Amino acid sequence: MGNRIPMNGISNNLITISDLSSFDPTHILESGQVFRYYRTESGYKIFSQNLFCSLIYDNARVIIDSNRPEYFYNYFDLGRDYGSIKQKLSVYPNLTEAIEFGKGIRILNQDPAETVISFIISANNNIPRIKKIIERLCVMFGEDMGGYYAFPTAERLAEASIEQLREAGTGYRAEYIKSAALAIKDGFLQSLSGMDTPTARKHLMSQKGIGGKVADCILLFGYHREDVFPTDVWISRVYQKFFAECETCSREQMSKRLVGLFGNLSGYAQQYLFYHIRQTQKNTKQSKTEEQNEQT
DNA sequence: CACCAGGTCTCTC
DNA sequence: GAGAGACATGGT
Repeated sequence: MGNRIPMNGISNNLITISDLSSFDPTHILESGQVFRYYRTESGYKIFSQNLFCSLIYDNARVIIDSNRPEYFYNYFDLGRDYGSIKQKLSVYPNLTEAIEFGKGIRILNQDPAETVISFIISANNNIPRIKKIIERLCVMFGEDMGGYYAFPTAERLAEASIEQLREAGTGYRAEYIKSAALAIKDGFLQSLSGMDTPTARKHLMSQKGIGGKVADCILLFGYHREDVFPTDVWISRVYQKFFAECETCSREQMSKRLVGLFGNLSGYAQQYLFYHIRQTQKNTKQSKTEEQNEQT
């Protein structure tokens, strides 16, 4: 029993998702893989490249409304059976809680160039600020689509001056963005799809501002490479807790061992674990500050 | 005013 | 290669 969403669920620019067992907009969007989304009264609005869609909660269903339904069918990875993925991952006891917590997660198929720029910005940064910076880049350099701005093309970003890029709040990452945009414009990403994952990873890491973790995010979210395990501070904590207490392990080592363990399920395992730890930690932080506020 | 944020770069041993 | 520091910026 799978839970792929059939293509025939599309009509009149609407994709209707009736089986929500592996589709939860909040799980998908708040799992740190994407930055251009906004809450609305009825759901979410999500932007990708020069397109957007609306997610609308409709009783026990979710409707995706866009003028490019076939694009967003692929964007939301609707052809994939996440029930089967979760079943395979359920053999790992350390994952069961995280999978239950984020059961509606899916890995989006995002534009590669957009993920390159977005995750260069993500390094040593926090998610609210990442979102703001990307938003400013869209306003400053993205095409005016009439009511919203597209994500800037690599060509346009390559033309931008370092000063302009800094005005968007990118800080020291401005030169990384410019250099990456120039490389993409010159075909840096074209050879990538033919490479195996380790080669593609090294290729990405040849760009300034792209280390192992950012490269893994690009491969997972932009190319749907499943055999990567982006390892940041949060995953590092999970690793210490669930897999091995190792004070001297580098994140690079952890990532390698986790890919060795999870293989082609690595990307999925990572998302469930990341969403779980980050949301629960966020809540404890909130309740702590709330306690402090009550006391004062 | 320190410290932190989905790390990465550079310099040194 | 492994280990320290620096790094723009904005929020607490």
